[in-house]
Amino acid sequence: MNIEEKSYNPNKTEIEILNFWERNNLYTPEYKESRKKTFSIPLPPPNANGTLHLGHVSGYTYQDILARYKRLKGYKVLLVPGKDHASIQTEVVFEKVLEKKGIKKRDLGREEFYKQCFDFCIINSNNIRSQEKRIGLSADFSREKFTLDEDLNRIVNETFKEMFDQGLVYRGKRIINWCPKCFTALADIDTEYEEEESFLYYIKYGDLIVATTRPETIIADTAIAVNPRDKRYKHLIGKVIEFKSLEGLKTLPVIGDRVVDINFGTGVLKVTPGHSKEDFRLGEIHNLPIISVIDQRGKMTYGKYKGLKVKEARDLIVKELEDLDLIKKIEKIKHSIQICERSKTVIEPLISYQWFLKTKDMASSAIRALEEEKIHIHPKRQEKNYVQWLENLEDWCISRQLWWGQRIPVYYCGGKETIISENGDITEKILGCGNTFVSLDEPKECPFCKSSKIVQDEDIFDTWFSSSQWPYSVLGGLNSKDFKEFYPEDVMETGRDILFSWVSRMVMLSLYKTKKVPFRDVYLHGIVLDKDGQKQSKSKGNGMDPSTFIDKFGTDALRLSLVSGNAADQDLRLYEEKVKGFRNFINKIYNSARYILLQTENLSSEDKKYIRENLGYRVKMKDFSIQKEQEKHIRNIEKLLEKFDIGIAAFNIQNFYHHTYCDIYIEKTKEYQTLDMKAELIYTLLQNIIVMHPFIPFITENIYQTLKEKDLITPLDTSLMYEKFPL
RNA sequence: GGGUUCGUAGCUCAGUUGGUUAGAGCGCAACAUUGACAUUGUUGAGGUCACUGGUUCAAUUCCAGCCGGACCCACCA
Repeated sequence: MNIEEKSYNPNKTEIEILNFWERNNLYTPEYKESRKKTFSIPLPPPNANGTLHLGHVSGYTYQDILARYKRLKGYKVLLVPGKDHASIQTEVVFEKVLEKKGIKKRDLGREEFYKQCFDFCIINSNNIRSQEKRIGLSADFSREKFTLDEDLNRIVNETFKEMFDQGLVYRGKRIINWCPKCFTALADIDTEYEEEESFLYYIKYGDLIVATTRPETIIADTAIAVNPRDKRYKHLIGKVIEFKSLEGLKTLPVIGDRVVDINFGTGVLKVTPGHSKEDFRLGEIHNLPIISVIDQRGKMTYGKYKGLKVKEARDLIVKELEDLDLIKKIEKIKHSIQICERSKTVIEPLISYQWFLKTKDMASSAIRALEEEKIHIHPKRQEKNYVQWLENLEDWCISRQLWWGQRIPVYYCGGKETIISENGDITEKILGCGNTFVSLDEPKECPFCKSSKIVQDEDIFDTWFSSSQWPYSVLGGLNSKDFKEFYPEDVMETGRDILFSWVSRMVMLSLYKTKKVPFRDVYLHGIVLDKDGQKQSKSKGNGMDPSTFIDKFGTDALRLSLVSGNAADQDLRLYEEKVKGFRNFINKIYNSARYILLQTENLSSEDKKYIRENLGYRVKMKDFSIQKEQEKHIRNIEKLLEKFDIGIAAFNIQNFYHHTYCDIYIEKTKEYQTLDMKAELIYTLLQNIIVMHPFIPFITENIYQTLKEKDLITPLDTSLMYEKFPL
């Protein structure tokens, strides 16, 4: 720092310090190769399809605070960075990029699309990386991974092969959320609900009246369901009813199940296992046949309706039912429909062949790991959510009908074909010798019949299947040097919104693959909201760019704004005035250091030597003890960080430095103009910048370098990063 | 329907196993200040700690209920 300058200029200084850190290679654990105790965090990889937002910066700040703290405590620290290919999200984003150039995905073809999308992600990753560096994230960028790197693909495929060999994955007929526009199966998490005005049709099934919003699926009914506690219909359970229908006389069995809501409609439900998730489940329990009448384009496949869109068919069928006098009444209702999160298209629940992972045993291992306290979640109350989610977990559909991702390494001898029988039942037939096999390298022939005619599965893995293997894949797999040294890792720090979709799956897959938990502590942070407490979103236009805050107020100020005073798990509002307040605090630190340096400016080299050799608490004040206050403060920060009260710790360093150290202590020292007092000022300043360094690395490093230049301290290392946290 | 969370000063939020006078920042008012800090200091105003009960010598804190806001999961025929 230049003590001629009366106020702090964060931008200029921060860039200089970043260059200094990078030049000296301080982020890599090898910098202190001999350290024994390790501390590592697999950094949640941001999606390589955009830029960093404040949520990322908030996460990175927590991670970096822990890393820098542990370095000061003598640990060998590794933060491993990465980027996620984010399969469906990126595919949609990149399709839009292509669209602007007038190019369609299918025109490019699978291979070329993949190649261009890869390049697109590399460009984004480079941008993201420079943003990550700019916020002072002390990650070892030489170890950075992308989830579609060759070695990571290999690890993912190996995992799948193990699962396949052990019979943990299977290709099954399941009902899935199908998006007719994106042409893919979607996880529940990739869908959302929307209120829609619609009609409820009361249709006669003989003497029974069924209320439905989807009359077009009547032809795929395979049962009628009622609640066994419903006195009106109880006696019908187990019977078969015969009634006049669209297709003439029809018979359907009546089943009893408690999911049927007695108070909805007439209390009678038509069961269509081929086109409704709940009905599919009923079909499984009651062993009902499955009939499909809608295809993947969202068009009818049945009889004379063939080729019609669902809504067109609905109108036609309603008209026919009316003509047959089968409709009792039509009611207007509001109900919510499931839509694709990306394309906003109405989801069509369809039967399809997908790859599934049996999760039951993995889920119970993941629960056990928590119960045996091998994993701790902060805040603790989230543990309940974790357990509950795992307890109710169903088999995981890990295949997606997309191009952007790892292609499933399954091969069919001679290919396969899907057969829809006359009654709409879907089956699949493997051609050739009828065998399916998994191969890590591209196979030349079928291992069973030696035929060279083999076809790879078209599908790719669900993006979470690869990201759930992040804790060990990011280290380079089970045989790598880093894995041996750093696994299990120490902390997973991530948004509380992905506790289920990501954290619990990482635990499951890591336990499966490595027999160990991936990390010991999970810290969950909340969401960064705007000034009015609204979630940032593109559609609302209230998104905030981290770089505007950094340019205006500096990184240290932004880092504090994102964590200070915030308890784990809690959402946080961010706005300019807040960041400005922290900028003022950073300037206060600058000026207090400047004041102390001014006190020592004209000292002789002997006096400076005296100061260097006599750092410590040297002056007894009448009514105040900085030693007592300072030691209490340091212990408190230590305690808070050890139990992951990071936001409270950040709040306390500010409170202490500003109101105890500056307002009380420094003011009092003005009465004691001795060399011992100066030595004590230097000493207490050094202690404070060490303690504050994890939170605000730039200003503290800046002061440290100045103390070094002025020969006022005997440094332990090139950088403040490797000083010792005071005992 | 199941679960989580919040309600404390005008605003944004803390309050660490129950314990004197409930705190900070911003804002507001007054005073000081050629000061290390046009980005500072001191002082002050402002709170029935959402509401109602209970446990206790003692409740913002624990329990039950209730009102109001946010969120997650499941379901919506």
